[in-house]
Amino acid sequence: MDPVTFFKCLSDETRLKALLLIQHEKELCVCELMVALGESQPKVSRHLAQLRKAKLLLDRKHKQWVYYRINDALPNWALDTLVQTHGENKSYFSTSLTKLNEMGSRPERVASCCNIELKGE
Amino acid sequence: MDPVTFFKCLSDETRLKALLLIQHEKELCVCELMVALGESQPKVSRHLAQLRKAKLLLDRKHKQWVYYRINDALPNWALDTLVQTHGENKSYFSTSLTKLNEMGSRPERVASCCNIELKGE
DNA sequence: CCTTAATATACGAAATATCATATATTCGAA
DNA sequence: TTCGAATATATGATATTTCGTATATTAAGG
Repeated sequence: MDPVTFFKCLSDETRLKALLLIQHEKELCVCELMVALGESQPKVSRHLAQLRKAKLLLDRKHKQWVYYRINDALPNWALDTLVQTHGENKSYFSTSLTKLNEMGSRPERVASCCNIELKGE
Repeated sequence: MDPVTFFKCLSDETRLKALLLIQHEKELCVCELMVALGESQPKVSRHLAQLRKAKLLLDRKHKQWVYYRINDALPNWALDTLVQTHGENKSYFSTSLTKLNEMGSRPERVASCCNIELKGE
């Protein structure tokens, strides 16, 4: 993982907030991120595709939704950056988190296999 | 410190390598970075100005040189990112480091006050 | 099949970042 | 003071990124 490529991924507001929200919620689908971020579907999808291509995110399909999660296989320096940035910048994405929690009907999740843990908060 | 602003600073090869080299050497002047990075004077100076403006770097003038160092007052998540990235990506800037060490006459340093420690390696 | 919801991608326009070149500034030494 | 070395900045050209809009894909339900 080239460090510049990694930091380019974090250098856009939409991508960084999406990453921090996913870090916080463990896993989110595109429509949840659209509501949380208040951005259009193509915009959110395009940025997620970029993060997937760079291997920062992994996706899984379940029913009609695509769920994105952080790639645990990232090097330590990259994972640590995400963890630290998430931990010390709660106010940066708190508004998005509120919108997410106010969302009416969020898609239900089903752990597709044993290594997926979900957090309902 | 806005996290996006911080990561934008790290999202360019010249700026990231300059930061990691300064992290490694504690303090470097523009002409040393020019040699290490193999880049033109205006290019290096412009990127350093950007890092100074964003408060990632502080500078001090001594004789005809301007020395840049990491701003210790950065928030923990930012400093940790620099430390981790430096520690786990040595090969990313090792070529630059070699060029720096092969440099003929590097400017001598004088600690201007007690809180500046220098590492000669 | 056909429709719809969720998501992905293509494409040209607009915004932003980067660069090379030229010029300005600063400061010590002669 | 003048000169030269080190550094900074201005400017217009080029490259890259981001975006809105339109369209494609995919899968479930009827």
